[in-house]
Amino acid sequence: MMGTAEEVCASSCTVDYVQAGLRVLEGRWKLVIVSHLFRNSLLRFSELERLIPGITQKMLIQQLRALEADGVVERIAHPVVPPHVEYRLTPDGLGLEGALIALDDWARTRHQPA
Amino acid sequence: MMGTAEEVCASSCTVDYVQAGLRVLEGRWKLVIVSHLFRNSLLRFSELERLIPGITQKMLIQQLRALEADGVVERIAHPVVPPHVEYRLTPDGLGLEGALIALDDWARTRHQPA
DNA sequence: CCGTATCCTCTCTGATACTG
DNA sequence: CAGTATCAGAGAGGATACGG
Repeated sequence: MMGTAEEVCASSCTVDYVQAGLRVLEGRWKLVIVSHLFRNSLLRFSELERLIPGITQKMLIQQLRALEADGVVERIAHPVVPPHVEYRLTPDGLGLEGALIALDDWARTRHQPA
Repeated sequence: MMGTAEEVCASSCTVDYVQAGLRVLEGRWKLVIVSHLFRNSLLRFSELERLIPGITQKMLIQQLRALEADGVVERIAHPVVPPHVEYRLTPDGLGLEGALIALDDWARTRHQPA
C-alpha cells in the first residue's frame, strides 16, 4: 500500500519519503526563503525580494508557489489596493526544523572534524 | 552573487551548510544508491546496477563519482582481471543517517496526520 | 566487468518587459 | 505591490554504442 519502493535505509527510513522531503527544499532558493520565514515568521513579497539579493520576481513567486503547493508555506492575501500579500510557514513547514538542523550538523561537522 | 550567507534558520542553522547537505543527496539516484549501501555495506558496481532498476551505467557511475567526491562513498578497486570494484559508505557517509531519519519523519508524518 | 563517448531532450534558471 | 508573459542559455538526465 505504501509507495513503489521498499528501499530502506539503515533502520526504517523509506527512500520515497526522504526523497519527497528533499524535493521540497531542492533548488537554489527554497531553503533561503524558508530560512527567512523561520526568522521573521511573516513577510511580504517585497520584503522577501529585498531580503534575497539576486532573486528575480519570477523565481521568487515560482518557488513560493511550489512551497505553498507542498504545504510548507502559506500565502495570505489582504484584499486591498494596492495589494498586500504575506507569507509564513505553516505548522507543517515549522516541522522542518529538525531535518534542517540534522543536515546542518552533518555538513558542519565534516568541515570541522574536531 | 551567492552571498557567503549568514542566513540562519530558527536556532543556529546556516543556510550554506544545509544547502551543502541537500546538494550531496540531490537528484534522482543518489539517495537510492546510498540506501542500498546502508543496507548492504559493500556492493559491486554490477550489484548496484541490478539492485536499481532503470538506472543506466552512465548515471550510476556519475552519481557514484559525485558521492565519492563528496566523501560519502568509497570506491575500492581490486586490481584483477576482469575488474572487481566495490563501493561502500565512508564513516562520514554513515553520519547521514540522522538527517535521513529526520527528513523521513517529517515527510512521513505529514501524510499520516493521525 | 566496469566503465567512456556521443548525442539528444527536458527542466531549471534567469533577463527583460509588461499588467491588475 | 505583487505578480505574468516570453524568450533564451546551461546543465541535469537519459538512450545507445563502444573500449580496456
